[in-house]
Amino acid sequence: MPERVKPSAYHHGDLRRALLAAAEMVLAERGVEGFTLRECARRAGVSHAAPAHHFGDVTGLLTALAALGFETLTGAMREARAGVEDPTERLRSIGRGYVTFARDYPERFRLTFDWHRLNHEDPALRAAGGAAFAELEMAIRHVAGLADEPLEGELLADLVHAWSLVHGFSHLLLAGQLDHAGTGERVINELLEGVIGRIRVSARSETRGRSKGEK
Amino acid sequence: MPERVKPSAYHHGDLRRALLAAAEMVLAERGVEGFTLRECARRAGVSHAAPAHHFGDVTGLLTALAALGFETLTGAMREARAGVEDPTERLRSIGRGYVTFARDYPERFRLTFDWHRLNHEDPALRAAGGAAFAELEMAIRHVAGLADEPLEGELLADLVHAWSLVHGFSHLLLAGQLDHAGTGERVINELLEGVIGRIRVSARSETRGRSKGEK
DNA sequence: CTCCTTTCTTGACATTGTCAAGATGCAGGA
DNA sequence: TCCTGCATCTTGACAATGTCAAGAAAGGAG
Repeated sequence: MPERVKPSAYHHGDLRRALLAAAEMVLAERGVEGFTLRECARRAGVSHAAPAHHFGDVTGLLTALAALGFETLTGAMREARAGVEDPTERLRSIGRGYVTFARDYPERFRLTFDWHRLNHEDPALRAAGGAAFAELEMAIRHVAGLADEPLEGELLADLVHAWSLVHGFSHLLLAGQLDHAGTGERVINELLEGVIGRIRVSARSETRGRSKGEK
Repeated sequence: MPERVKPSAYHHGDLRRALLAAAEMVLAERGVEGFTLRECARRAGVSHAAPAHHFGDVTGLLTALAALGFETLTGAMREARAGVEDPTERLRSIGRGYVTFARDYPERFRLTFDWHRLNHEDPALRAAGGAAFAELEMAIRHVAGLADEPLEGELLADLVHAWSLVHGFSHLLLAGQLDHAGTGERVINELLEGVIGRIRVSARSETRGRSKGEK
């Protein structure tokens, strides 16, 4: 059990960060189901009631953790699309980044979409979730050549299609539903490429459609 | 609080079924997160330790509940495809049935895919899950005209694509991610049709491909 | 009728989340 | 430098939970 880094029992100095670090460990090891506030407090070296000052309750801590999870997701998508110029390939790279995040941090992935446990009014969660969503939205708009139109109609349909695909694939993978006899990493990667390869955007700006005849 | 239907406190007679019925209510009202064994026992009118004899522990009860959930899912898919002859339309109808199940029974849906809480060795869960999976598999094979080939390659890719789509859509819907200002039932239905409309099967039997020229 | 098995009840224990009271430390102002 | 108010923690308590053990009661077979 790690010792308290500061001698002051009544003023840690950076307890919020220490609790978040402990919380990430507990989440990674035990999943959302096994996550407890007291275990986080133990690992941070404080009493069971100390987290309340910083997070309110267990929902507050999980919400903060989910915001961090969204930030990691955004980072994974940005890293995946780095250096990719073709709009459709960029969108597909972002899709791969999404699934990579789910595979690399399965418990974070599950937490970020565990609707019932989180406080959706939380500004940090909203901002982080919005940023992740914006990555996907910008990529779709880039392919469609529709930077300013409202997100509706075919554009929205394209986004929901792409998001459903990568989200569904991630979720089925984590739920063990893609595991079959002989299903190894290679088969999973092939299945992923099969799914990513079907990401399409049908919405188009009229200018792009006419001048290039890309119909 | 319902009274015990039989006077014998030490022999209910049909406690397993009564506990499952109570469990369905608790799950529907409180979700997986708020589900407790003691609350199920209370509603069934027995002591807190009575469920142990029938289910072992809370995982056992949730596993039995998940098996029922898969049965409901299978029923929803079968009902959705009833009377639909065209293979591709039948597959799409099954996809709609999948999403309908998620919308009608959100907590059951979430439970059936809550990997960490369930006992995957349970024969009833395996059978029920297998039957649900078989509905999707048979529909894909029907479109492809591939009744006997091993489930691999393009056939498997088609299945994973279709499943990822409907599963991802369901999950995003339940996670509140498709909720935006003005997003009502009609928009959700349009988005669903947009997703369902993109379900395609590219695997084909050679006989079908050649004799009919359906490429 | 007896005995064994099944099916429950009661009680206990450890752990959890949350709340309240109070102790301690920090920082700002006089 | 001292005082005061606020922030930040500790300690303790309570209710609820899951699980286990011991034992009571009911059913069924011989």
